[in-house]
Amino acid sequence: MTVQVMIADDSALFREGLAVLLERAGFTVTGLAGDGETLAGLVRARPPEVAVVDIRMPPSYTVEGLELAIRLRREHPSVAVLLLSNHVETHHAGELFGGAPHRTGYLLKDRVGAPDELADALHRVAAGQTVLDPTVVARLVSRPREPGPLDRLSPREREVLTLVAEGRSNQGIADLLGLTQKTVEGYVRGIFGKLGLTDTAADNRRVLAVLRYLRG
Amino acid sequence: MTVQVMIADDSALFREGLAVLLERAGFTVTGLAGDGETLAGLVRARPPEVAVVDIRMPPSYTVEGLELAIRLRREHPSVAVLLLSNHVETHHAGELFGGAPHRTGYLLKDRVGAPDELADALHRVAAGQTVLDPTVVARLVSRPREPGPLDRLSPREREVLTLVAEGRSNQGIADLLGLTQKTVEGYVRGIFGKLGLTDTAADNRRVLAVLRYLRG
DNA sequence: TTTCCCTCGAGGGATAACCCTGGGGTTCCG
DNA sequence: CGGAACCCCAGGGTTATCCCTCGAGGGAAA
Repeated sequence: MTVQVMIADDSALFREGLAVLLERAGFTVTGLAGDGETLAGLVRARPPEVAVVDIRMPPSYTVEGLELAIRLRREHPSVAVLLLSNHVETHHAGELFGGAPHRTGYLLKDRVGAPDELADALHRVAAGQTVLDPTVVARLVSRPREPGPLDRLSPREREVLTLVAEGRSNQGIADLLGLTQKTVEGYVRGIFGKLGLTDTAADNRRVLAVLRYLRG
Repeated sequence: MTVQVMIADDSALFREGLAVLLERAGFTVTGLAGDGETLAGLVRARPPEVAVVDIRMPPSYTVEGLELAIRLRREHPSVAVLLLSNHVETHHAGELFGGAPHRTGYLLKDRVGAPDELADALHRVAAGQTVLDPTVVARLVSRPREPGPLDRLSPREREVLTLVAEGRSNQGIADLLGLTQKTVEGYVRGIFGKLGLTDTAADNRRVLAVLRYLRG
């Protein structure tokens, strides 16, 4: 008997192409969706054995697919989920693979060399295994990543830094947060210190802090 | 008789999926390639009627496909070229559509709602027409884009701004450019003026200028 | 409890970053 | 020959951004 599979991907072209490829590989495609909400409805109506889920989808175009995967895992534990993304999204990925990694997979579109590889991965997750791209594994095991200077900031300091990075003045930040300009100055000084920005005549620490913040 | 088509796309999954979709739509897929160079070789050996080319491909992952399209247009004028990209790359696109836009197309993967739309577009470019996504058209006609505030900067001002955006102080910039700190101040003031950054107590103009610069 | 960090504020001071005006020079264009 | 723009500099001023130190209050951990 064939394995039933559903697909969620915002690109109609990719979605349809994938459907045909999987049918050729012996799967039965029982549902196609362009966003997470639609797929959730399809799954609820007729749960397939495995769902292929893209991560970046409408409406948020950020980590919608990851949230959908977590939700499917909770509401329909029998449905295997294979995430298929362009990039590695480690941020919320740990949440998904931390608890029960069974029947779950995460592959990168660019690193799937042939349709057969995907078909094989689908069979494996449907059978209960966990399928991870080596790149994803590397990112997951290296988490929690060694704390960068930005992680050493206190919550309030981080809040101030985001406003600094929006181009606010110290006074403007004070008004927004209901603080004194003096207090904001203190936070800014603390931020510089924790970011390792020593006082030099050649550069502007405020801009440097903004750059560090923007670069992650 | 069926239309012969070749496909270049770095994603094997997308490439293969597209191939089966097109074959279902009545095309004959005579070649698949994962990068531009490979496709150029295939085209040289057995020129198809139309080539579907992704823009971001190895090895540069920038505008390889655009360069390939221009090259195909020159070396094999009889081969229609349909660019299929994720984003609009206006920068070198004008070069392609400026001269002879016949047998050329540019569609966005996300905006192709159904495989039939792509099939239709392929038939049209193979017939000599030009097929452009409305979004692409809008970008092309608005080029040269109305000069943004950044374009009004003088060369020297732009030079100063890039150094400001690297976190340099006025003195540091003066040292690097062999100027006086006073002169740099003058440029910075000019930059603020041209960027329309008026003096307000709520924000830091230097950071705002950096943000504008970074956002292109 | 002691200790530490976070939060918030203050006084007092240094200086970098800004404003203004004015002046030199060049090039290019009408 | 004017303008007009760019490039470069200077004097003299205001203020925001930084420095230092000191302190109060709270919560969390040792």
